[in-house]
Amino acid sequence: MAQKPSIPKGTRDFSPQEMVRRNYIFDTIKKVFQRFGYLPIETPAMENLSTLMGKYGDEGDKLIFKILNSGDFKSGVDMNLEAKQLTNKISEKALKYDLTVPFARYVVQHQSEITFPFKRYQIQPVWRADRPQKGRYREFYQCDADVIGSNALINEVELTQMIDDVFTTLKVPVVIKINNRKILGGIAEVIGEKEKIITITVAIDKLDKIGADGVIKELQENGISEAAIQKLQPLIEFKGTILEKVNFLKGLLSSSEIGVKGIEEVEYIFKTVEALKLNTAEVELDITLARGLNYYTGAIFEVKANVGTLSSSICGGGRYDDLTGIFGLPNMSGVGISFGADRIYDVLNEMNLYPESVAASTKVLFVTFGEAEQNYCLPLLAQVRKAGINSEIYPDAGAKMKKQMGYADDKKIPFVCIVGSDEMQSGMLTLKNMSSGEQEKIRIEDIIQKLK
RNA sequence: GUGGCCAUAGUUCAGUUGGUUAGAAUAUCGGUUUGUGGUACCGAGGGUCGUGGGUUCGAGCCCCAUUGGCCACCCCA
Repeated sequence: MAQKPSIPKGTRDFSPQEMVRRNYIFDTIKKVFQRFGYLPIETPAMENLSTLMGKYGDEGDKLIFKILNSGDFKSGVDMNLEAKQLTNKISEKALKYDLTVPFARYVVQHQSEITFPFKRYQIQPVWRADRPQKGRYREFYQCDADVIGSNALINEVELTQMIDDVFTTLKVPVVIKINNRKILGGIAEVIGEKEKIITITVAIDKLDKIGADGVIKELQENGISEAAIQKLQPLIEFKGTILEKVNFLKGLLSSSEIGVKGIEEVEYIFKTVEALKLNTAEVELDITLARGLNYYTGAIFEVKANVGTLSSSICGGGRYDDLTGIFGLPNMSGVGISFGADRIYDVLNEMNLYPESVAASTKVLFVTFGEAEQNYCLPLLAQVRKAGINSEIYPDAGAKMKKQMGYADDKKIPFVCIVGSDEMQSGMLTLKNMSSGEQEKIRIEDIIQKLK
């Protein structure tokens, strides 16, 4: 037997049923993006390697899928070079790792054509050479909405509303966790470890996984002073409402200019969101939230489903004050969010949250007994289709009824129109409702009326 | 990059202390039923047991290697 064909690790095929469900998610997200005034763009699957390298940290660089140069890629190259240097010699393109960096590149490249603030959305696959596991794929879709060229916090508020709108429509209960990089900076400053902000935030981020003791241990191991840890401790253990947290932080960070700024921002966002009222999503101020530290400078968002077994985030985002600076366009502030369509799909699947209408496509199947009947049906079929009704005819003339009915049953087609010699003579077609089993003699015009 | 678990039909799995033609369910196709699907009954096809090596008279089962999958860490959508 020949080797069974397969696809690369961490990638998936999607069946018709899966595609219908995925499109439902994409459509929902797209509609919300458009409702808030975001317009679509697309960028290539591959970027120049130099565009991507160094934007996601050392870990990220390793996870970028590099594309081997075409032709004799080893010509004139010293193959004994270190892996990292060799990569740059034999690869100059790579699959995109996210949508934000290509977007930044797009903005810089097309800056003279763009009116700012620029609100764009982008729904495309990205690739990461990660080791796959639950909710983690090597090829997956991100659905990004970003606004660039505006410092206003109203953007953060609107993004929160968009998250709420999407998950309300999809009927997924979620909690939106919000933090601010400036608060994290303020904390590091206040405890006298300003330089080690990344170490500190990465450790605090693990709080709900390894507990307060674990966090303290990790801080010690990473050379954070005892004095600093002691100052940090009440903060780690603080519990309360958003307002209580804000007030607590105000006291704690009063000596840090950046910290105070961060609290002000967060306070504005929460107060405005609360005044406007969300539909179903919960919001939470989570100072342990530390993500995308390589470029976020202000607000940080993360969304988790309140149902199901998937513990990783299904949406994330934040503000970056200078993402385009690295491509030569400084002082361009942006804020955005990214929905993980594949993880959302997993949650909806697990919870069985698809509306009925997501299943059916074809409304009616013409069932015939031979070529004469088929020929009779073809103009009727055209008529039905012209009326905008999804319909099909069983293509093989003379196939057994059992076969044709089974086809309709399998495709969950709600109606079949049976045409034999009687029907051809009288023009009264037999329309059968597949779920109730009832059938009636009816004219084609009435079928169209009924199914429209 | 580190660690754990697993690998038998398209799919989900059984397979006794190692023993002769590797089973079931489900799916597919056909029949009972040539103008009526979902149910029922009958039948068929489909496997060099992930791959390579070793131990043994004999390996789906034991040993080694390798590849792939799932899960956790790291990181992230």
